[in-house]
Amino acid sequence: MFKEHIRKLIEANGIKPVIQRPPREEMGDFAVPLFEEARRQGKNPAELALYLAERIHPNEIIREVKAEGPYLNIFLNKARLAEEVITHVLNKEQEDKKRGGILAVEFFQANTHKAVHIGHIRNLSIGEALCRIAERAGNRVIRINYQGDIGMHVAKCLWGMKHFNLKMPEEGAAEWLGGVYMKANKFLEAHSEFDGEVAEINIALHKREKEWTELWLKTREACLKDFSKLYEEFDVKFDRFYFESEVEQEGVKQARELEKKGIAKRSEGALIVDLSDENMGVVVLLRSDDTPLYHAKDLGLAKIKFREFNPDKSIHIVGKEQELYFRQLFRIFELGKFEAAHKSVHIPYELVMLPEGKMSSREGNVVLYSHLRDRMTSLALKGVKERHPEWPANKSAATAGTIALAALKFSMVKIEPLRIITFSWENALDFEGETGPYVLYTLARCNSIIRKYKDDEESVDYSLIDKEEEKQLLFKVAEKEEIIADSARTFRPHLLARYLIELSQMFNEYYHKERVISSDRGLSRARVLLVKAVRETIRDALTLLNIPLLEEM
RNA sequence: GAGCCUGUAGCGCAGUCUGGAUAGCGCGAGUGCCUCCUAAGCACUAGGUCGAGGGUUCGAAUCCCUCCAGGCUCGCCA
Repeated sequence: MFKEHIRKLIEANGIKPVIQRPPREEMGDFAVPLFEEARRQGKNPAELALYLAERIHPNEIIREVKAEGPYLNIFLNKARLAEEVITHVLNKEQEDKKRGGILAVEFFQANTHKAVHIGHIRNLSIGEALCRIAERAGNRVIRINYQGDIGMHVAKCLWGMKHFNLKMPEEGAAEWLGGVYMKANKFLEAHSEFDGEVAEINIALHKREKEWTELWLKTREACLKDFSKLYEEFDVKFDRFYFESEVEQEGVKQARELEKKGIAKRSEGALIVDLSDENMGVVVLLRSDDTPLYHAKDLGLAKIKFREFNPDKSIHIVGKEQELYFRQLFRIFELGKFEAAHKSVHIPYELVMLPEGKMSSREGNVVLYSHLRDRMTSLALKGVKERHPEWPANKSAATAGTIALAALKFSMVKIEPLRIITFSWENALDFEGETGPYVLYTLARCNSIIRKYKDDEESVDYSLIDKEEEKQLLFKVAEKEEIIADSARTFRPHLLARYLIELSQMFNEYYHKERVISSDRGLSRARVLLVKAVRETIRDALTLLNIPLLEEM
C-alpha cells in the first residue's frame, strides 16, 4: 500500500522506479536504486537521487526523502504507518483482487492398496496450501483426487491375499493391504513362475470378472475409508474423486481415436505415440493385450475432467520424477487437439527420502504417516503435561494432536518444493526454532497478552507506536498480501511459511524487549492493537497453509 | 549417452525467477536471561573460497558458458 504511493510520486517525475526495502533500518523504510534510470538518461545516479530528493516533498505519509549516493531513501511517518496497517488488518480489508479463473487442482493421488507414507503427506500439504493460496488470489479451485485403484499393484496385492491365505482386518485396512502388497512383491521378485497368475488377475479386474472383482471392491472400499479419515484429520475436502478404474474405458477410447487420426500407431503389438523426434521418447498408450497404461488413462481423465468442470487451468501436483511423463502427456493433448492442451500445468515437487535412499512402498522401507503422527503426538503430549499439569486430559490430548499436526504440515510446506527432503526422526521430533509449534507458540503468546488486557476505552493514539521494532513489525504485517501473491504466482507455499517464521521471530524479539501491558494505559491500548494485528496476520497465514490454529499452549 | 533438478556456516535451509548497499535464519556448540504480559522463548559469541573456472555488468549467490559432484527420468510400472 505504501509502495504504490511512492511509486506514483516518483512516476510523476517521469521515472519508473524499482522500490525495495533497504538492508539496514537506518537507511530508511523504502529505497529506490537509480543506477539503471541514470544510465538510461546518461546521468550520474547520485545526481539523479539528489534531484529527486528535492522534487519529492514530505506529505502525511512520507516524513523524509533523502539521497544517499545512488539511492533515494524514503522515510515514512510512523503514526500514519501504524494506523494504516493496523486498521487495514483488523477490519480485514481485502485489496481489490482481479477475478481469477477456474482451477482444477489435482493432488494427493495416492493409490489404494498401499499405506500412506510421509511422501504422500508432502503432496497433501503442498497441494492443499496451494489450493487455499490460489483461492485467496481470486481463483475458484476444484480439488481433484485421482487415485490408482486398479492395476498391477492391486493385482499383486490380491494375489498375495489368496496365495498366502490372508484375511483383511477391520481396522487399518490400508496399511495392512500395503503390507500384503509389499510381501507379495518381494515374493514375486524371487518367484517369476507366478507372474502369469498376477497378469491374469490384472486382466480379470479390467474385465470386471466376478471372481476377482468382489475382493477388489471390498479391499478398495476399506482403503478409501481409511483415506477419508486422513482427509478429515488433515482438513482437506476434495470436490471430486476420480479413479483409474473409472477413466480407463474413456482412456482406451481416446487412445483408439489417436490411432485413427494417425497420431498413435502399433509397434511390437503395443499402441504407441512416437515423440522421439521431439526428444521425448516413445509413449506406450496400450499394452500388447490392449489394457491401458497411465498416459491413456490420463487422456480419458482429461476428457472427463474438462467435460465436467471446463477449467481455465488444469494443475497437476505430482513428483518431479514424472516431469517427462507430463511433457509427453501435454504434447499428446496438443497433437490430439484436446481441450486440456495449453491449459495443463505440472507443478513438480521433490521426494521425501530416507538417509539411506529412496522410500519405496514396494520395498517397504517407508516412514508411515500414522507412525510418525503418533510419535509426534506423544512427544507433544509430554510437553503439554509438563507445562500445564492442571489441564484436563482431553484438553492436553487435543492440544498435543494439534501441535503434532502443525509441526508435520509446517515441516512439509516450509521447504522449497524442488528440494529433496531427507527425513530424520531427530528433525521431525524437534519443536523448536523454525517449526510449526514455534509459530503456534507465538500465536498463543499474542492471545495471552490480549486476554490479560482489560480496558473499555475506544480512542487510540497511534503515534505512541513509535519504536523501531514496532515499525519493522508493521512493515512485516503489511507485507503479507505481497507474499501471498508471490506464493500463488510461483506455486511455492514455502514463501508464506518463511514469512510466518520471520514475523514470529520479530514479534518474539519485540515481546522480550518491550512490555505491551504496563501502567501507561494509552500506550498499552495502542500496543495491544499492534499485537492484535500480528495475531490476525499469523492466524490468516497459518490458515492459508492449512495449519491448525492453537490459541493456547 | 540425453534431459531436468540440486550444490550457500559442522548439520538443516532462506535468498536465485525480478542482479544492488556489510550474504541471512534454524539446529548443534559456548555464555547469559524466568520475584516481570507463556523459557516450545530471548540476547550475545564462535562458525562462509555462496561446488570450480571463465564471461557479461558500474555492481553477480542471483544472468550466460564450460566443467565437477549428487539426485531423478528416458518402451509396455504408476
